[in-house]
Amino acid sequence: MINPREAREKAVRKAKSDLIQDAACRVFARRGFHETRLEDIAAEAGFSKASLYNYYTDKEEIFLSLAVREYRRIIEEIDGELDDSRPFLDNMKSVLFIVFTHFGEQFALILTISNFQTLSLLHAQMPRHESLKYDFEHELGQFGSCIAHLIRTAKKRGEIQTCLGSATLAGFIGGLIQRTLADWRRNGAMGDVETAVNDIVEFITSGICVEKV
Amino acid sequence: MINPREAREKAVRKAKSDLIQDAACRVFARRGFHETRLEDIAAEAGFSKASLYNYYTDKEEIFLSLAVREYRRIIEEIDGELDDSRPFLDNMKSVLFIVFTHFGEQFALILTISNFQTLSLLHAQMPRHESLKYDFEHELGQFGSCIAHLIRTAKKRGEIQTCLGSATLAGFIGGLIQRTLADWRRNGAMGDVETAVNDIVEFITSGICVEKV
Amino acid sequence: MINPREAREKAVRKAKSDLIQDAACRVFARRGFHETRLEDIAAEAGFSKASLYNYYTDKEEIFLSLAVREYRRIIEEIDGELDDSRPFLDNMKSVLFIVFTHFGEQFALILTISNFQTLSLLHAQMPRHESLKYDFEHELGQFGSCIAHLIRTAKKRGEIQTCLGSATLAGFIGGLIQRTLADWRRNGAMGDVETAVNDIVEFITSGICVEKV
Amino acid sequence: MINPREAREKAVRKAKSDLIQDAACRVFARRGFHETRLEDIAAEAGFSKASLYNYYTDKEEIFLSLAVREYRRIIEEIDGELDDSRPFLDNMKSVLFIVFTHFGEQFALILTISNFQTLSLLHAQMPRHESLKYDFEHELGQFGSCIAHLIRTAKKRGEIQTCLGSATLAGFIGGLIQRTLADWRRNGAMGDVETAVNDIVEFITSGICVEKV
DNA sequence: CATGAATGAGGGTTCATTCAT
DNA sequence: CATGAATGAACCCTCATTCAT
Repeated sequence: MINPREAREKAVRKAKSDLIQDAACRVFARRGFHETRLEDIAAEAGFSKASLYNYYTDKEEIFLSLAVREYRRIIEEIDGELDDSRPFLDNMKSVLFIVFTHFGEQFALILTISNFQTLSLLHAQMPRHESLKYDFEHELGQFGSCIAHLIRTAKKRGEIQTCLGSATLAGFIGGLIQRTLADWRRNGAMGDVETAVNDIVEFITSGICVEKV
Repeated sequence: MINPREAREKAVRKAKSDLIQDAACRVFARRGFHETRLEDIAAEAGFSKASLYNYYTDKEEIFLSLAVREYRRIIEEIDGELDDSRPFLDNMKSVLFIVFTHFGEQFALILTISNFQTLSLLHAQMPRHESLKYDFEHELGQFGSCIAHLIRTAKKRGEIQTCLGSATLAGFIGGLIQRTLADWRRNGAMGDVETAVNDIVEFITSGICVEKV
Repeated sequence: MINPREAREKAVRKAKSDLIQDAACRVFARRGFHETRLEDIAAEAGFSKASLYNYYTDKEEIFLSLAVREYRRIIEEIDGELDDSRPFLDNMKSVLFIVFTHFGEQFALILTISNFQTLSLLHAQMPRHESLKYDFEHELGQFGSCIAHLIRTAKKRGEIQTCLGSATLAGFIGGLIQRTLADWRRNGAMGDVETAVNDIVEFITSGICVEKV
Repeated sequence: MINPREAREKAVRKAKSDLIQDAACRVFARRGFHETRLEDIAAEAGFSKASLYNYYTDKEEIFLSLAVREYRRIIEEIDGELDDSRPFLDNMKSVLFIVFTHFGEQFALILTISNFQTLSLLHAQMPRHESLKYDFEHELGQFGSCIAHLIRTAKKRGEIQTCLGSATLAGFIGGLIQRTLADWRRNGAMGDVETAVNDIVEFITSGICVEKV
């Protein structure tokens, strides 16, 4: 990287590569993996279809690398916000806020990614992108671990009490998030983030307070 | 229906039509909507691909009618089990049990359906199956209403206390269900139903018992 | 094959399948493997491009199966003509006559096949059609063996005398054939078969009669 | 050429141009015309794909000019070796030795060229490189003429006796050469040159000595 | 009704060639 | 000149849908 010329070119390349991912983000969020055509992404990014192949080897790579990038970003954002010394609920709210905010109008990408994970990866007859797929699974796992860690810490501190495992709880919270996003997508637009966060927090903290006999 | 001949033919037709849906159920559950080819369904049903068109006008109709059928069945099953005089939790458990049990190994169909709902319906350039789609949305709504009704009743009775709306809560519970199913699909097999039900119930009833200051 | 219905359908299918090979024969002979587009074959056969896939899984299969078919036919034709009791030269002439005659205007197919053999097969990254390729190599080998056998027999009988191996000689004769066909192709039309046969025979029998000192 | 600066630049340009042809020689020999991508040549030559266009107008020109260059070289080499005062067989052996030796490991280029000649040139819809193509055909013809001349001379001297035309014989000898090279390519490596030469000479001189009745 | 076959309409991918720096 | 990038033009192959029997 001593050579400034090379540095600039690398930077430009990276920038374009990112532009493509940004475009892909919008289209994948809108249409899901299968209904997205390379041409849509290209058009959205201002490139020709063939140009995409200068940056990615195929459609799957665009998708996976995008997913990895976004999950990394979210996790980074979360890591920057979390503070074990704060009360559990504050941390939780931060996480939720970030998740609902990070993508902006492309919030639905999470649904596309999640759906991709449970479907397409399984049928890999002639596996490609082994390394990327590993990262993909890893980052998705990291997100869950993040929340699980939060819960575990709170448990230790006696902040919360539950007989459920931390991983299970993290999964449940993920389910609530996805549900919220699914509602938004069905409505065709982002909902109110604050409401979403509060509702989830409210639900998490005490459920529906069943009167135990 | 006076004519017994016609009656028989109708019945046979219905039976075959159902066979196709049964097959479609298995394949859609396994592969999702887009990765399922008509030929897969045909093979699974013991028909030729072309024969499917004697019973359904296109792939989308197979899918939608299947979804409607299954949701109707579930709701019917649930309706048969629910009893407003029973405690809320008992009813809730019944619902969960039915949902997790109804499809058997095809549990993942719910995920496919749910994913279809948030995606494909939106892009209806040249809308088809208006009526079916209406039913589709309706039945999916009904399922939510079912749970919402349960909650509303319990609220009125003072069994549960929460500031969250019944519809919101119903949605959340749906999210927990989907999350559980997604885990199963990722694992490649059904999980233990009892555990699933209990975990969700545990979570619903009291959340994670945050120590309120 | 007891069922006449099935028998007929099989026959029709076989007939169409053959039509495609016939068309492929013409196009491959004209343009070689790489410059032949599926669409050309389809048009030549009176089908749409997609229809070819009802009969063959891909372009390579069309080509290989065609090559196998033609070599089998030629060998069969040769086998029917050869008679070990006849003088070597008569047999040789029969072989040459058949080879130059068999394809008619599609004589150049032999060149396409031969060129394919020495090139494409080698680079099989993700091998397909293993069995067909085996047959392909086998039949091409058979043709050589045929001639080699002829020579070997003549040698034993003392009809011919040469210190060269039969396989080598068979190869050389193959070279003479190909050269003749190449000339024809360059000219854009079949040449005179009788002349071709006589020239080759003349050359084979006594070479150029170098005056040995 | 008075200007030394210009002279140097011309020389450098020529040198690079040759490097590309050298690279092209290796790749075309390995993969044939169609399976060779410009990028392969560029990589082999240490240039970028686009740079090739500074020296040649397109893929076809690279190929044709290479073919012309190599055939010229071979013919020159042969011309330097031939000596009408030597016996025919000695000259013949020299020719064969040169042909089998000239390309070294790239012996298969002859096959690629020969195959190209009989195929691509025909389909010139929008003819390009007229002049080059003329040279191409000319040089290939020259090679044949070379051998034909050898034969003609020997005939006149009474060294050899045959009723076959010199051109025909030259063609046959070309066929024997190609056959040998094809065998080598199929085996994946050069064979023994001496053996090859001797076998061909043996065959040429007296064929297979059919006992004429 | 059942089905084998036919096909139009793409979709992903490749590659020779052009362009801008 | 060198080159990274851009792209038009194909081409192979898939699949939902239609048709003929």
